[in-house]
Amino acid sequence: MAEAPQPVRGTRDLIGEDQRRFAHVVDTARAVCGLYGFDEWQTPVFEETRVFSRTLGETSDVVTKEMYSFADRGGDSITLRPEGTAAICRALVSNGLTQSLPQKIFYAGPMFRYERPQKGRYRQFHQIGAELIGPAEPLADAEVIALGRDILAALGIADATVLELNTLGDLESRGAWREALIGYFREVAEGLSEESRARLERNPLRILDSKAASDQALVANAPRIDGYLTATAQAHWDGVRRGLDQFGVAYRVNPGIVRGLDYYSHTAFEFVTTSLGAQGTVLAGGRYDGLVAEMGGPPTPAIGWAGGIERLAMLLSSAPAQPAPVAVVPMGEASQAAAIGVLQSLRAAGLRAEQSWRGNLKRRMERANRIGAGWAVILGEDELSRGMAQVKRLATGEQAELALDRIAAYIAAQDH
RNA sequence: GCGGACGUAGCUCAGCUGGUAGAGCGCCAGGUUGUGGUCUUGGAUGUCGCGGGUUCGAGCCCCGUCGUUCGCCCCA
Repeated sequence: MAEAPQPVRGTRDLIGEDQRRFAHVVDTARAVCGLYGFDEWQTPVFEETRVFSRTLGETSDVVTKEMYSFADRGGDSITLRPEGTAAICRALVSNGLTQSLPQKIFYAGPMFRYERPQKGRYRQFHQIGAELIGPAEPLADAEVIALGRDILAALGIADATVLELNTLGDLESRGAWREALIGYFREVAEGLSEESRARLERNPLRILDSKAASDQALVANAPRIDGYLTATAQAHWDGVRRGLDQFGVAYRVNPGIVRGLDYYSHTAFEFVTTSLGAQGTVLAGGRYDGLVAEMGGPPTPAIGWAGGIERLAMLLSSAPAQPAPVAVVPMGEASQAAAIGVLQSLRAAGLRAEQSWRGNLKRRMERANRIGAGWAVILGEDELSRGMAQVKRLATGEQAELALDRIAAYIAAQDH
């Protein structure tokens, strides 16, 4: 035997139960987004590299070491998208839709990051996402967060997650706060972990969500954004929290939520769980008022989030069961034609129906059992000569003889 | 990029202080040539991840390598 190929590191096949869970997450999210008036977009899985390098922040890890970038045959630098929002903004601008706001967008699809895989983290992973582009009102933030909450609720996992909320302020607030943080952490730098000392130069906000125990005490006494909010930033922050109360969304303010991508301002939030090891963030986002302009469009406020489908699927207690099929069991060549007629009549009636291709009656019944069939339709020559067949309910073993053209209606009626 | 754990049958795993592989499940066939799920009898399946080393002898010890997994970083 030739050596069998394995899937590339960090990728995996979705088969059976895995695929049903995955599809259930996407289907549920799509349906709930529809209720909120969001329309689905599809954008390419790869883009010009600058779509991401320009917008995610030159120092972010996603850009500096995680992008799948390559030169195509024409020499252009292409990148497999590491996230969805930048691509959506590019599509908005490319299609001239900045003229017709607001846009309410749902998307789902694969994303790619070159990372070390671990629980709930893959190199090809999948996200659902929602973006509301146009409104600057704090109520828009609240509605988009409520949408996320409703999807988690529809999946039955809202109770397994907590919404953590923070504000990063507007540019002015954030700049002043950042300076204060740098000043403070420089004073106490000896006490910081090695990693946080590196962050001090690169991305000081990230020190706030450090997991290192030695940093926790220092972080607790660090300057808080509250003291640096401008009047407009404060008003937005107040408005978001009021809106969440009106939507009935519970949250916990967490000053440590800073988000990893540079384009966020004002609202930042994460739905987190404790049951997925180190990868607790399940659905997260924030406001990104500067991103559309960076993509070459007019200044346009926007807010959105992305959710990890693999992580959401892992939280599901089970995938929705598929309906039990009807197994059609012909006995010999003579009954094959009749079997096809019965199969098609079952399918026309909306029933899942299959037949097996080979084997004696016993073998075919075993197969019917193995595929989880609820019914078997057995086509024997004696009955066929009278235009009849045996219809067996496999759970109970009850069996009845029915006319061929009545079978589909009979089973459809019994199934509910 | 860094650290820990683990790689034995299709799956889950056992395998003693080194003596050239085992169970359960699944699969195949029979008991039952027109009836599955239970029961019962029998059967097949392995380059023990890969390469090297030590040894009379390696699944077991040593080195390397690849892969998986958990964590760090980062993120969904």
